[in-house]
Amino acid sequence: MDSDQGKLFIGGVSWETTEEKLKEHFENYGEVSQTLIMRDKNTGRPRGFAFVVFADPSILDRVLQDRHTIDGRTVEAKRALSREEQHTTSRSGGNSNAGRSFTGAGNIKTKKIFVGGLPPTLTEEGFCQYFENYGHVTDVVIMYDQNTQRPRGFGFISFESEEAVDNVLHKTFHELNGKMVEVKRALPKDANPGNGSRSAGGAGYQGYGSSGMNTTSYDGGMDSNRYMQPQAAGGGFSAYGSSAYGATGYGYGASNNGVGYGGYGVGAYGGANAGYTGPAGAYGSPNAPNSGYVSGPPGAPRSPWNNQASSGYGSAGYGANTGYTATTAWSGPGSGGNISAPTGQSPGGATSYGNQGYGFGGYGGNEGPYVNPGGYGAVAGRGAGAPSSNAGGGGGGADIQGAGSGYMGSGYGDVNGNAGYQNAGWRDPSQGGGYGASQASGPAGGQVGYGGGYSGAQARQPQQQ
DNA sequence: GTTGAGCGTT
Repeated sequence: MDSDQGKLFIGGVSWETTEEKLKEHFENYGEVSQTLIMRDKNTGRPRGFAFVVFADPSILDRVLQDRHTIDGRTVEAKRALSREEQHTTSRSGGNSNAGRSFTGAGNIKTKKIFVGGLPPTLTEEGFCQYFENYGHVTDVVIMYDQNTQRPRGFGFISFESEEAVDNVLHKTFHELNGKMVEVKRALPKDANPGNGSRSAGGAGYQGYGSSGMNTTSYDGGMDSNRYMQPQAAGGGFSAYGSSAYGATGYGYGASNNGVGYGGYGVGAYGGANAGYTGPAGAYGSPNAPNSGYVSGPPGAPRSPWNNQASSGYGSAGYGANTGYTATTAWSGPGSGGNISAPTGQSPGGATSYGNQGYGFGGYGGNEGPYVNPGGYGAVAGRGAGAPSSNAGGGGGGADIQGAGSGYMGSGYGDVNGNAGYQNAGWRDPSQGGGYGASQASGPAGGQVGYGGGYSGAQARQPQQQ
């Protein structure tokens, strides 16, 4: 939504006012990159409002201070809400722009771009030539009306690499043959992701993939997107993986002080989509406010809401996983930086069971030094093993505060539900905590949820040696 | 007359 940064909504516009007139008026403040008068689709009559986009968003402040009279009407200029915000209007009163920047839907990865505003004269060749500057184009489509054969003004372009897509999307508007076109990630028309690209990796990205899981569940629930991205980027696995397994995923958040709570369940893909439901609770622990991850310096102000979001779980849940072994769960963006971790770990040893994904974030609360933020991480199933190895993920977050560690791994259960377990295997003194987590998991298709609770109380003692 | 349009084909 970068383009929305410099975008103004203009209400109360006279029916006589044209785009040119608007532009003329607003150019007194700075370069206007686009003006748009909204009209009724059928009648063509102006609806009385318009949008104006300034090339430099910082100009808005000044524009907003003045009164504007155009064609004899005093119009009202406000910052434009993103389309998303619009649907969600309601609370949070007035201020217009608080949360922009995350755009919810639409972030799902696809290597296809929707291009709107194409000039009718544009040929597929010209279209393609322009975008090839960004990377290898695998497919180009300009849409025409089936009956009249007239260009419909939009088309699609597919790239071979994500990078190319990202580069293109870096700007919402592109100048193609002298006209402006708008690019967006193509909507998943339907799940037919697959084929095109050969690499498995690629496939992984498409969230919506198979099984109907609905992405919305998380989209809606939180701003997961934001977190997902990095992940995907790095790793390769898809967040939501498409696949099927029915497995479980859950996550929970642990915390120290006792709180435990269970997380929420998530239904993994299997069925239910409950989605995350609950994130809130989950992490929510009262003390959590500073939990480890969440980026930013400790202590920095952040709203509770944010916290939750970030926390781990996020994504985690879904984490995907692969059959056995490994999992990627991973945790969210820890502050520590490593989000990476995910990758799987070795099958080797362990055993694995099938389970998977989860993630959770544990964290500690705030208590000072001890705290252990971290949490979690990834875990793979593994038998006994060395957790350490995977700790990575978790660790990350943790470090920031010193405590360290996170994570663990443990194995857990199997798909069949047996949960329980704690597994002990691991535990590193430094971390303290063990916990057993638990989770039961349901049989595969089910949903599962939950959580683990537990507390780690001990977590805080690590330093006592 | 006050918050947007367009999303597919083989």
